[in-house]
Amino acid sequence: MVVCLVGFWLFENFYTPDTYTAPEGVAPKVNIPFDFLPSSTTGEIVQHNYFTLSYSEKHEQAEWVAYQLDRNQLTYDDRTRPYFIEDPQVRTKSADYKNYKRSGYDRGHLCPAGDRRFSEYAYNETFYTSNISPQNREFNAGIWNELENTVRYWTKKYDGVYVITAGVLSDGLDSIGDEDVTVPAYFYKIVARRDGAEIKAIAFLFKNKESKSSLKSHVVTIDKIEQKTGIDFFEKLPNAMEDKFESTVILENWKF
DNA sequence: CTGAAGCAC
DNA sequence: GTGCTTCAG
Repeated sequence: MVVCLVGFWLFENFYTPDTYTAPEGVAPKVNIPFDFLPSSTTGEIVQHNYFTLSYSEKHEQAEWVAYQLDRNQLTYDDRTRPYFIEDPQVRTKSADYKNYKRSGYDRGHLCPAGDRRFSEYAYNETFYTSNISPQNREFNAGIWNELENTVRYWTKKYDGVYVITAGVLSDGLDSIGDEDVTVPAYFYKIVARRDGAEIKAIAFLFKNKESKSSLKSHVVTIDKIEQKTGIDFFEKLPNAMEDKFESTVILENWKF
């Protein structure tokens, strides 16, 4: 019996895929447009087929994940959750999912699996651990989930948005697991859309814990997120345009 | 929707 | 290791 189990384990381990593959062949790269890419403080940018990220090896997670969400990508296909695996495109390998086991924290998606149900590959891709951060259970299932649902609503209403999101990474924070995955104290999300020649954007900042206050009360300027993260968002856009919408909060541009 | 955890194989 | 079921916010 023991021999059988060991043999079974070896067999399975040998054939365990280390990457997700597109069943339909080569999936297209549908990334966030160049104009919307933030700066990278780590220099390690990874482009997946349906999202782009900047990985921080020091903190064993992304400092940002950016993706475009189109109206026609919002489907309700039933998908089976795959296992979280290390991102083969991160040179140093992203964190092993076991760091999170019994840590008390969720493996919180940055690019939500719920936004990527239109294909099996797109869905599976969100389960690379480079797209995962330690999130408080009540935060993830609560106001963070509420914001993700709101982003899907805006996607339908405004015909597509761009999303940039992650935890705020810095020294001195708690960590979990053998690889010391940093537990962010804050999470941010920036949502932008085109409106003719204009860009409209809104930014949110949350503590990594349960919140019972409204989404609106968590709206901040993009400047504020830049101060906390050291990341330059929308650096590829003309300065005049960038300065204008990064320093102000205009709630009227977004229907809640 | 967002997830964890236990158990058989 | 995977597959399946059960459970919670």
